[in-house]
Amino acid sequence: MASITTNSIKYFQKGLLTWFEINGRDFPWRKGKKTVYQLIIAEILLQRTKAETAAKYYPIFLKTYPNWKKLGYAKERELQEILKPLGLQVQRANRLFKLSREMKDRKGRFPTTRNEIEQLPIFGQYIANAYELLIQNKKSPLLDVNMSRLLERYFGKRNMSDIRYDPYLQELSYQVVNIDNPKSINWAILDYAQLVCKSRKPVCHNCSINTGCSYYKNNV
DNA sequence: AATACGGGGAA
DNA sequence: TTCCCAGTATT
Repeated sequence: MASITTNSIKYFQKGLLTWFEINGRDFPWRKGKKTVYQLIIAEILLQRTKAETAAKYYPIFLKTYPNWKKLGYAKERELQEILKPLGLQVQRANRLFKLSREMKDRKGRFPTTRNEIEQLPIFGQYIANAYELLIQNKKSPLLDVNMSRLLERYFGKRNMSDIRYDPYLQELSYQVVNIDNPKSINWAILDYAQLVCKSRKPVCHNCSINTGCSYYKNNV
């Protein structure tokens, strides 16, 4: 198992950022100036959904529902329909509908504290982190299945089954994204996990940081 | 801690 | 056909 030291984390970050400059992916929610609404919708579409699939339906969703006001007019059934190709449409539409109601009551203004944000419908730990990172510019991790896999392969496995309650992954993820440009390192990690450190057949021979990776040392 | 939700796309 | 996906809420 790779020891987790300041130096090993710096090496990990440097390797990923270098790779990211050349190989980083390009998604509609990453480029240009986005409204808070547009960023939140992207994160909702991305839940348990491949980024490419979400990217495909993102423009359609935004064209139909461009802002909180328009979303506020949508019926739950209509949201189900537009979310159908993404899957999880019944639950997702229900929660998004609740959020639209909540935002109507709040006149489009989000709360500012972490605790209040996490109380919003469809806002779990992941989206709350995304909100902090993308909108409040905090050094918060997009700790999803991708980042978890990469961190676990490189630094060692978690203890708990659920990412959100595993203290090891929680602390490690915050350490890893604690740099001046937290968006870059977050996106670098997600892209690397998707393209190189893949869930099924990780491309270890093309991995530029494999010498520090505990999975590589033990398996290849 | 386990489970339901889910269609699309790749292997 | 199977596996996996920028999770969340309920039990």
